[in-house]
Amino acid sequence: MHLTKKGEYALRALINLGIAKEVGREHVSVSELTGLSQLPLKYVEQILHQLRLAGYVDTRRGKYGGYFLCKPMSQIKIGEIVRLLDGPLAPISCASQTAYARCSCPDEAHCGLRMVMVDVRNAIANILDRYSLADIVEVTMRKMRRDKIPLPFSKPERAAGRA
Amino acid sequence: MHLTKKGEYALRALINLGIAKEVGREHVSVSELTGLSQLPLKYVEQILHQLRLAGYVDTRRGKYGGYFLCKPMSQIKIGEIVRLLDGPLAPISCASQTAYARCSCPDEAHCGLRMVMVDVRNAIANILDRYSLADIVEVTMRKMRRDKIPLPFSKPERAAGRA
DNA sequence: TCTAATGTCTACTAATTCAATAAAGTATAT
DNA sequence: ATATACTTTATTGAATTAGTAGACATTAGA
Repeated sequence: MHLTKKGEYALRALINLGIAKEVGREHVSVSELTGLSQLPLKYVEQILHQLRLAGYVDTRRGKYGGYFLCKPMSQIKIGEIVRLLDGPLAPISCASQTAYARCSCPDEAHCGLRMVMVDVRNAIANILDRYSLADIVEVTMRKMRRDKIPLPFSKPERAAGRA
Repeated sequence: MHLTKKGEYALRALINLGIAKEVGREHVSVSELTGLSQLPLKYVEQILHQLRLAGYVDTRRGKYGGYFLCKPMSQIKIGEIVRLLDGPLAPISCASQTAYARCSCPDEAHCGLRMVMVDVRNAIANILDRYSLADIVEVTMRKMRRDKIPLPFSKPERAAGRA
């Protein structure tokens, strides 16, 4: 029942990009994104690349470039991201809705294991397909404000005031 | 969010041992247990060994020997088994109740990812720690009877009537 | 125009986990 | 005795996970 680092890093990156957007930052470099939690830069880069191909983020290249969300946060469901990076939500293939495949039991209709795992997959999907990135970003920012934690990305990378 | 073959085989074996017990079979050999679904015998043997060390099953050795449940089915929760064979239920270590460990975020109290994953872990645990082997065996057997599917292990291995 | 910062893309690899196999040994019913 | 079955430890092959490396393209600003 495990989320891989890949899925984890993807979600962390998206959440941070979401906060950045809310705070008015146009885009964020990978190094800034990974710096907060000391994540492996090149690995996260790969993951962001994948998110870009899937249409969740886009980039601006060159100096002072970076990544940014290119889809409304409310339309990015956590479940989609987990499926994209880590595969189906169901613990066992025969319980998957989006990637069904037979498994080893001889008779699915009378398989107790499948029955339980279908329940589990539905419970997971009910959470992950309901929560959107917008929900998470909102709650996170609210908590940070309440506890007076400074929001990340608050000050633009290049002393924006000037000019 | 994946259950490994190890966890899967363990649960299948326990469910089958549960049915066997209900049907009056004293014990079942590994080959009989794996035969139903063509599972790898030696691998399942290892898993049963582990279940034995953990006190869920016991064995009778020698000819006509085999495995049997040595704990009331109602006291075997599915969650315990999954944890034993596959590790914590939580998708991410910082969301685990039984095996908590810090993860990469700098501030857990304000981590959106953790928040979601705690929900997911609770949803999973609510199912797997509530269902017992007895529940699953009961439902499975009821369905099989309803649909007139012959129950496995119905006839004892050696023509028991004699003697 | 030059340079530093940044994303792009492909290839490679190290580590870990998963899934299984092998084999020599022990116990027991008949 | 002997066939059947569990016991135990070692080994291995395959897949997945998690990352590294490096050459290249693009852009901002001095």
